[in-house]
Amino acid sequence: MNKKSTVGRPREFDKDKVLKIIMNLFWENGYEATSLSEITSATGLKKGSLYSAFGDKHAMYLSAIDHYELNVVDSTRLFLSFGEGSAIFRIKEFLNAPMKAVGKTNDRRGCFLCNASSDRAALDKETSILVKRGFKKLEKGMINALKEMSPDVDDNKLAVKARWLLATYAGFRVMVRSGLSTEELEQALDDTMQTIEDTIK
Amino acid sequence: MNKKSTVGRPREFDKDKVLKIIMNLFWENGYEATSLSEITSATGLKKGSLYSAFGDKHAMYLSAIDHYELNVVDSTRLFLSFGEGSAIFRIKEFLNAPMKAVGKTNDRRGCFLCNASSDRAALDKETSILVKRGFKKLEKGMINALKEMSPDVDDNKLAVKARWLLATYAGFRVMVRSGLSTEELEQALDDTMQTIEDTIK
DNA sequence: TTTATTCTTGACCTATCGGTCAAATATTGG
DNA sequence: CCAATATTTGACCGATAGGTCAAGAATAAA
Repeated sequence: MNKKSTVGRPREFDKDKVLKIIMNLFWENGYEATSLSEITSATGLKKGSLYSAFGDKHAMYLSAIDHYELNVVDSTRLFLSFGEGSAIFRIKEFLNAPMKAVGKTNDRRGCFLCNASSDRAALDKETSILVKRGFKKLEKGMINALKEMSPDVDDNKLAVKARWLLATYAGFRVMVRSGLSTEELEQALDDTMQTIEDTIK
Repeated sequence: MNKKSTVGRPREFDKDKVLKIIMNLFWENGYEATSLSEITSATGLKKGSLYSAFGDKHAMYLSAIDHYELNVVDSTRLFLSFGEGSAIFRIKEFLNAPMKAVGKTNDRRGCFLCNASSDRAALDKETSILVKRGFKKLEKGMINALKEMSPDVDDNKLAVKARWLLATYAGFRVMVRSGLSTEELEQALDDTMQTIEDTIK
């Protein structure tokens, strides 16, 4: 996977670290509001280096989503599927992440997939594909957690339930980003969790 | 409210109709991806006219959200609160709107409040305020509908439930915009509705 | 040491961005 | 008709956008 070119001047930066910086810029500000000059100053690289490493701005954006999928979505899916604690605990952790991020580090960036969906997915097929793929992965993780809670319920029903939990998650992310009170949203989360426990058993 | 200036050359366009066009552009494409030249060509007006009528681009955006609040959010709130049909029917109509819009007119714009939240609310306090205000209005409508279903439950509990239904709504909007299958989302909606009926009574 | 290859750098490009303004035009009140 | 006022128009502005490229620098293979 890693192109280890043996010949020519070696790249002087860590592609992955730089991609992380780029991802954070797009995540925070969105596609159009992130300019090349912001990227160059945040990474300390010149345009030429960026372009030869990642391609144009659009390609950088897609790589950023990819990086998010690889470093955030995948581990979230793993946590939901096989993480420590009971399934219901993991689901709650997942749904609480949007509010927790605010409390801990005042991080209101929301979910990059959700942002990209509002931002570019309707205008740009490639973004749409990546966003959908990310959501599907989260859905898989949620299904696994639900299956652990209710092994006898058939898969289709679990998938349906997973989808609305995911919608709840996405909604929390969006509403947090707007600046709504996390306390109120946490109360809503508690109610959601109670509902899950009441209805799935 | 309407400034009926009696003196000077009269404005040759309907401010409200033009604002609707502007709103649709921002709604569809977001803030940064909507350029002044797109606005001029879509409205048929020159920059000077636009600026003297609405102010700069940022002011236009805020006016667009305002227009959305006045023409979409307010009537949605009214429908939820006092519309025809049972409360559960109205809630279902509301939550189904994201998917219905796709089926009817292939409209995947999503909810302007949700888009604005991902797009600008984290960067721009004025947008944040308008978005929050819009969400609060929808919440009020939802509370009214729930109250009709369960008059004995205390207001605080209803508000909490309203909030997670709103999050579900926002999540559906976001996921629809990403291009996810509306069929799957509609199944999720059915499950959500079933859950509401099971838990609120 | 030479050659081929790749990366870095900074100058440079065009297009478009949001925004301004003076002159022309259309209206009302006197 | 004449002033006062407000809108329309098109030319114009500087800044910045994304993107290119030639020359220099650093490496490996021959």
